[in-house]
Amino acid sequence: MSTMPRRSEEPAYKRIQGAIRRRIDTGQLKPGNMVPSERELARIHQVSLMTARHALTELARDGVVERRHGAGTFVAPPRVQFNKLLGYSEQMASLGLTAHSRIVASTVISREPEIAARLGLAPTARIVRLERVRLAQNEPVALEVGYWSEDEFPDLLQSTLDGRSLFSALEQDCGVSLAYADEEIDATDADQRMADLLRVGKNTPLLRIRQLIFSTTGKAIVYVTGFYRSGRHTLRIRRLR
Amino acid sequence: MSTMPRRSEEPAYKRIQGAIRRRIDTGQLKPGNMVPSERELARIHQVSLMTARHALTELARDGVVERRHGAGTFVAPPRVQFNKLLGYSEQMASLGLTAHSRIVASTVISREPEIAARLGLAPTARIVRLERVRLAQNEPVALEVGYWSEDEFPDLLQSTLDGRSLFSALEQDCGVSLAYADEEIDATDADQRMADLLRVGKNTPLLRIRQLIFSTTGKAIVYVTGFYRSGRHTLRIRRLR
DNA sequence: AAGTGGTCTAGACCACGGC
DNA sequence: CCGTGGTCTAGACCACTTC
Repeated sequence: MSTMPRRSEEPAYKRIQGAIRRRIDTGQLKPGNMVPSERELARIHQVSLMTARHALTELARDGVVERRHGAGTFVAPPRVQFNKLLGYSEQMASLGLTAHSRIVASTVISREPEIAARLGLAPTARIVRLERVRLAQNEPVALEVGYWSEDEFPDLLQSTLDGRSLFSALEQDCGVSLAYADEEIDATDADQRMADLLRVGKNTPLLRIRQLIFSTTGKAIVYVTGFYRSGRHTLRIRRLR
Repeated sequence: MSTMPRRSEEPAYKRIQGAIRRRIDTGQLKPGNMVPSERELARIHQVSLMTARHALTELARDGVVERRHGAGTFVAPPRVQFNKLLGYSEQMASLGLTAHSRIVASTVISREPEIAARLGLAPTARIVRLERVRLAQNEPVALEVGYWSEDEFPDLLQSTLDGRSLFSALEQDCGVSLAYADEEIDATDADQRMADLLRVGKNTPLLRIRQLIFSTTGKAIVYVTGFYRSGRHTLRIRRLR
């Protein structure tokens, strides 16, 4: 038999993975169920053992299945993602809450060297500043200020003003694929302006989260400073040893 | 040629990995340097291409090397661990600071159903409570209260009273291997007692971190509530999309 | 064009798990 | 015992990068 059956098509091991993933997605295979063995997959898909093996090994690396020596390959239990980067709307949705935002201010600034530096821009670069109050169940929970380069994302402001979420506007309209965010978290208290916007007393403790969001290319895209009402917002993270 | 050269020895691909890791550890290979190609490794170690390939593929999965199609395999830049679970002493050491602790109180309690529940213990279980002020450069930065089962770790209190860090006492004396911690973070303000202990004004905002630390077996080991002086302590995390 | 990693074959024996 | 995954061979052609 020759080596590869066809040219420039999807690799065989990916087709096998796709077939298995589909059966998991449709519920045909449930967590704990056994996935066909290497030999069985090789026979079904008409490939060599090494190819079937490669398909399963990669699925195991991605956490889709678990392999048990001598026993078989099984659908992995769904794993909750920890420390996942979510936009505000996504976060609320994951908690089953309805999210709203009220735009407090939107301007273009050009003399904020510290913010420009964080975004990797020239000190006098034109930067869009969008200030929003975040609400859940019509109660204000946070004040968030986002900054990004006007040059690089000229349409982003209009998209968000139209009610699109910042994350979806970036990922779908601007074609940016977000990768991760580095966050600095500490506590402060509300000044008079924040207190009014969040409808709390002055000097109420607030959780401050400053996040710098990066794309898959490692470029800083957006800088966000958020002030969260204590009690209304708890940050949950997992740390690994 | 036969299949495997010898019985019950280290697999060939692991020997190859070991050889490469050693060259990286000793500085003989530095980040960005090219690792021998699959064909070269196969020749050097007298194995088939697939075996050499397996060795490199796994090293890439572990982040030790990076593979670039058509170009070669290269030593990966050292990756900083994010969201790493560290004890207080370890944290300070990683910042180049000297850490001290002052024990405020150490008692055994037995009527704290909420804490017992978090630790997965019976509501009336005997629980050790250790309250400490954490200092850096002789300045108080945090108030931490730790809880654990007296039954399961009867000697842990004495170890920590002797000046051992909680983490090292657990891992070395008690033979527990810690795996991860789930943390809840929010903001509060200091009551009079905290204010006195941390030498700040009353109502100063504090970062509150409640962490439940788990062993590799998935069992809750210690519950820690910490109050951190704002400005003196910033939490840094990375979230992935 | 030369060298690299990516995909693939058609088998082999070994180690482990469950019946 | 049989079936499973784990390790391994001795090659092949393809796709990509670098020159």
